[in-house]
Amino acid sequence: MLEIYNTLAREKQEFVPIVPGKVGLYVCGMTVYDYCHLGHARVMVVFDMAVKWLEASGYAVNYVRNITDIDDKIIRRAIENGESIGELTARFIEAMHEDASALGVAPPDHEPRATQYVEHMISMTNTLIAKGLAYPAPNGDVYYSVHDFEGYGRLSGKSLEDLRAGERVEVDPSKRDALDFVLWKSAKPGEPSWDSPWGKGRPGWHIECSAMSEELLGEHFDIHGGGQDLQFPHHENEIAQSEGAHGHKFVNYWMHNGFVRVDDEKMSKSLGNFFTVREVLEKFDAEVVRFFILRAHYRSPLNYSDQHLMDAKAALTRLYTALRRLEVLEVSDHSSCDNLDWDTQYAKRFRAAMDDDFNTPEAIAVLFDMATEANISNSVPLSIQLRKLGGVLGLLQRDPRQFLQGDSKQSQGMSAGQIDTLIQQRTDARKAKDFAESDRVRNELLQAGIILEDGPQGTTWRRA
RNA sequence: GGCGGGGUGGCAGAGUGGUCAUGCAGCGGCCUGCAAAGCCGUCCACACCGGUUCGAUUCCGAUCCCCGCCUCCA
Repeated sequence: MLEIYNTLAREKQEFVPIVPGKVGLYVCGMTVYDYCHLGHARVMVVFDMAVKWLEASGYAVNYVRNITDIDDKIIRRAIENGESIGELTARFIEAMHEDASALGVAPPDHEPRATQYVEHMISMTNTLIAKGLAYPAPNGDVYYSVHDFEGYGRLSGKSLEDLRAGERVEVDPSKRDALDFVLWKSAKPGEPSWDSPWGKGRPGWHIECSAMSEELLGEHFDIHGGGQDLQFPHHENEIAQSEGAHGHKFVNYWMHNGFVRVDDEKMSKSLGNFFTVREVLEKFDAEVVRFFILRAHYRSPLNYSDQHLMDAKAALTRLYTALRRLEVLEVSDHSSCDNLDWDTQYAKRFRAAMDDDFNTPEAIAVLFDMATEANISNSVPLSIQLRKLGGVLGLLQRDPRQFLQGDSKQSQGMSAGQIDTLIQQRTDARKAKDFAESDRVRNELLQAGIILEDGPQGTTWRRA
């Protein structure tokens, strides 16, 4: 039985889908004006893991992850770059797909773009006006009237009074209430715009998710996710919009993942302390990055540093080393766990961990216990199960040798051929009991970052 | 200021009212020509002060400190 920590309830709750066997999941994705940083990677990996677990649990998941392809920052960046908005967003959407794919993140079932749903946003805004929850202002903007939506602040645990006390921005005179947020922005000269009942303009940020989730998942669906920083105001405003427009419950379970940090501070664009996914992938294997993310619970903060990535690499190396020992090289299907035996003690522990609010650190600990036993017993079935359970997390699906020896085209050290030649030289020296020469060759390889391991079947190697 | 989340062994990171997290690192051993890998053993914890309890790292209260949201942000 799966339990999910529901931000709305501030506690773990048993997951009960609206329609038995099915899950509707919406996750707020990227605003595409720059490369993904590690924070974005975390959202993608975490919800990819959640989808994989839901599927392994027998649910048919309808996963929607949107793309914001129109907003102030995009407009500004396009002007700075001297390119069109379409060129800019197409470029970064493609980059995002490359990053996601590298990290083993499966594409969502739907990836709607805001610009494709402007009609829906206009009609939803109209509905909100008709219901007295929104109003057009003299400046051509349309605002949501926060005061008129009962329960505003429930998700973020804030009251209107608290919010007012903490106001840090100057009040826009066209708003009736300082906390009202924009549904529709009137176009400034030169900006991209759409026709609407309130003149030319473009949608505000929050309305897109309300409109697109309704189109693709319906007015009421199971799980809505995103980074913790979206809890307020973005998700709070989505609730106000969707529940205001529909007159009933919007989402049953809200999931928020914790931040990636650098030196104990949130990694963010505004602080400028971010690392892009592609920067990190130049230094570290993508599976190591995925492992690093999944090694912490999704709601905990995750501190980034090279040292922590190196630790993650060492840990993942242990798992792959265990797999290599047993020569379990056949590649299994990533998504399928058809012939995974869930009745073993290990699988039960794994399941219990994952059912407990996606406790991946605990699930990974089970993997290590399996590796230890596999190393002792040399049990091939156990090793296969280790690989399959790893596969549920999107890990351990590669040929162990490929992981341990690295991709020859991306490593700038010795080629496999050179290494083999030196190993043969050393083997000959060892046969002749010339250990001085043998150790010299081994040291030469070590200098090149190659570690040798002598085994019953001969000498194998891996990259440090 | 308001609201929320935390402080676990050298590092990372789970968890629990009373014998094990897990990984890396350290130490001792086995194995090895020597290593590496692996195995066995082992050291190092639960911010601080009170309270509840037969017993608290785990529950309650106070204190200190950190982080996040309240503004675009995953």
